[in-house]
Amino acid sequence: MTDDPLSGLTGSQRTAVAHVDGPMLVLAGPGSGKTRVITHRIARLIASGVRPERILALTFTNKAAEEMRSRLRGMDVPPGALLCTFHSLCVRILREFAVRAGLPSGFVIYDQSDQKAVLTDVLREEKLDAKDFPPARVLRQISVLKNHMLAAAEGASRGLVDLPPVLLSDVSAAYQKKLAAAGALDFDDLLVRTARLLDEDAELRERLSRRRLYLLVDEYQDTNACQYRIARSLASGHDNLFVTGDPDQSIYGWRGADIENILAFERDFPAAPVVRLEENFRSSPQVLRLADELIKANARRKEKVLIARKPEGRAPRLFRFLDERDEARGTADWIRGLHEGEGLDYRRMAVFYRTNAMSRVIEEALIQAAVPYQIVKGVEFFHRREVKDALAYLRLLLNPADEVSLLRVINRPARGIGDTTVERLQAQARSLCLGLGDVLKDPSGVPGLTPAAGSRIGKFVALIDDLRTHLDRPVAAIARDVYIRSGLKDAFIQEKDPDAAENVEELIRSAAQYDEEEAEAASAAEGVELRGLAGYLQRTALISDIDSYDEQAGAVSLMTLHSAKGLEFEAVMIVGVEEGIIPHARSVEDGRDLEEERRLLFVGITRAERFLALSHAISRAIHGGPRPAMPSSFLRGLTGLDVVSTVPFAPSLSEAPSRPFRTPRGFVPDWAAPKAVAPAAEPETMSGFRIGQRVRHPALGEGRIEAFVSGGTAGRAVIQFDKGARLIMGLMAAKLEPLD
DNA sequence: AACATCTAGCTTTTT
DNA sequence: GCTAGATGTT
Repeated sequence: MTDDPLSGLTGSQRTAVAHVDGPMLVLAGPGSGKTRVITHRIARLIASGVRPERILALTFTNKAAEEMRSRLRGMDVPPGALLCTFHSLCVRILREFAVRAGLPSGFVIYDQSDQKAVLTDVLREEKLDAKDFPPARVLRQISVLKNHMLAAAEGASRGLVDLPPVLLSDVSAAYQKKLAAAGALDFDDLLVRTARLLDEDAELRERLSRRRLYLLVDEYQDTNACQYRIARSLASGHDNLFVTGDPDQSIYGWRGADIENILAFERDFPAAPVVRLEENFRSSPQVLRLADELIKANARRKEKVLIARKPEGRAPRLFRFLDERDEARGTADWIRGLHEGEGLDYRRMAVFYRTNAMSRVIEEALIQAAVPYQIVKGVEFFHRREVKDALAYLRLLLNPADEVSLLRVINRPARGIGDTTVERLQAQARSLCLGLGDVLKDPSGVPGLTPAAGSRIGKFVALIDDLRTHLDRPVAAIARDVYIRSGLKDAFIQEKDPDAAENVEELIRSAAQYDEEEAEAASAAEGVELRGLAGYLQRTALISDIDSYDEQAGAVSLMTLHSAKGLEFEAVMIVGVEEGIIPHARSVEDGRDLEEERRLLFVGITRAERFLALSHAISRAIHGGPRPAMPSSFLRGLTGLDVVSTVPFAPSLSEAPSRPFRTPRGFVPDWAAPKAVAPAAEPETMSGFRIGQRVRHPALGEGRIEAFVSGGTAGRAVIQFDKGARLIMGLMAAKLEPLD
């Protein structure tokens, strides 16, 4: 090691880095060199004689862990310290001590869509109508309970869940039973089971806490009840718990993260010194002033000043646009302007938005403007239908008990085993208390099953058995075999779906890359690492959005505000700073923490080094149609914004609502009307309406249909209303009533 | 009984 | 603007 880990640090950074034994809390404002403090402290511990194997640093994303690893490498620190995410640590522990945890050692990890498949099945069996109990909502509540480690009744009395507790706990139990039968854990289970294991098994707790004598936890403000308990358990006995975080950047409350964990650290560890990192080496004073003004409105925080160490910059801008397309165009212009005028590299610029759905228009505008971009959304790929299908085959090969995967592939591509047949098989499995796989192997006794269906099932079982014979080969070889012999490849050719084919081939390439990495790492193998197919599947399950972010890509980055945490860019544009978006309408309705929404904007703003722009539009298409939009209430009272308006009649900033503003359903004022009108060569009639017909709209009154617009899946009409508005609106969504 | 087409309903954020 | 279920067709 060449560098002294203490050189080139500020006073408070130095205090943190030099800390050795006992607990410590580092309150690190944005851009204050937190990652640097963590890596330098690890380097220093090792330099002072601590064995690297005794150090464990926990992060929330693989990206953050990788970043720290590479910095340590750059400092020539000897390897051996474990830097990983909470989730992957849990997987390691649960695999190593599977027996004690009461788990099959080869357990699989179910993602959201797998969970939904299981739950839909449960709801059907319990005869609960999916209309009254939307699977997504039920899952959400099950997840909330797990993350708080509470039973349904307790959760309900604390107002965390609103489904009937008895029902919730029944459904939840049935859901867990199914997971167990499939040898599967969901994301939350990884944490819950580990926390519980460490709680209950004192011997193991002691063993593990002695194995890693120095524990560091990053983003401590985002820990939930499970993670908190895991951290406490792992630090038990030595209390060498070094946590870093910033209450102002806590944005995962909805995932069970409890800001109290960091706010109350000093109560948990009265002896713990607290270090504040308040010097900001990232952003211009203008950016910081804005961030500070914004976050001051929050009550639940630890007062912290942001001291700018960067030179003066430009005033942050506030753009106001007519609608989301104007906004996207304006965003592209702004980015090009900075690239061409200021010579900024595209890779140093980013666009943030609240919801993923908002990325599409921006993407289109950037294509139009010939600006290279990358959307940071890694999981997307692994969630594509065709990719999930291929993965389901692989999972089924490895784990015959995995019914979610079995049901997914049994008729994909179509092989004549339809819903009715599958239902009969499931009924048989239930009545004999067997797994679906067992019934499949011998379907002769299934009532109502036709011989033709029986033989198709036989062929399917033979296919799977055959594919299962050489699972010790390279993963890419197995995947390629599956792709071809399952018939997926031919199906894509027949359906003329080259995108699907390309995606599965990409999956095979990713498997090949995994094979290669594994071959390289063969010597450095640690006992608990899964290898081969199982290892590959585990990795694909734990991948996150931000993991796909490539700073070398030479392209503007597009991502959600949540994904933006921990990153920095020279120029940042935050779009859709509107009431209902930031803060999101959903979070307002839920009566949840408005302060968290404000922190989200704070996180976005503080990513910017020199150029920052926010924008809002006065009309935005949500669920298809345009809706009026008001500037976010968070903008009220902010000073120093350079307002650039392209709409003369927009509501002024002081008119921004001070309270949540809800758009009346179906109401569209005329200023929100699209400017362009449909081309003439469109159909004469649509969904029972015809051109020239008079119609009534619940909010806009009477009008006349002028033209139809096709495209997309739902038909839309151009309607001239008597009151003056002229709109393009979805025929179904608008609830139009024909008058003649 | 499987397959093709249509339509209603909905979408926060993610490990 | 999409996708999962519902509906219709072979």
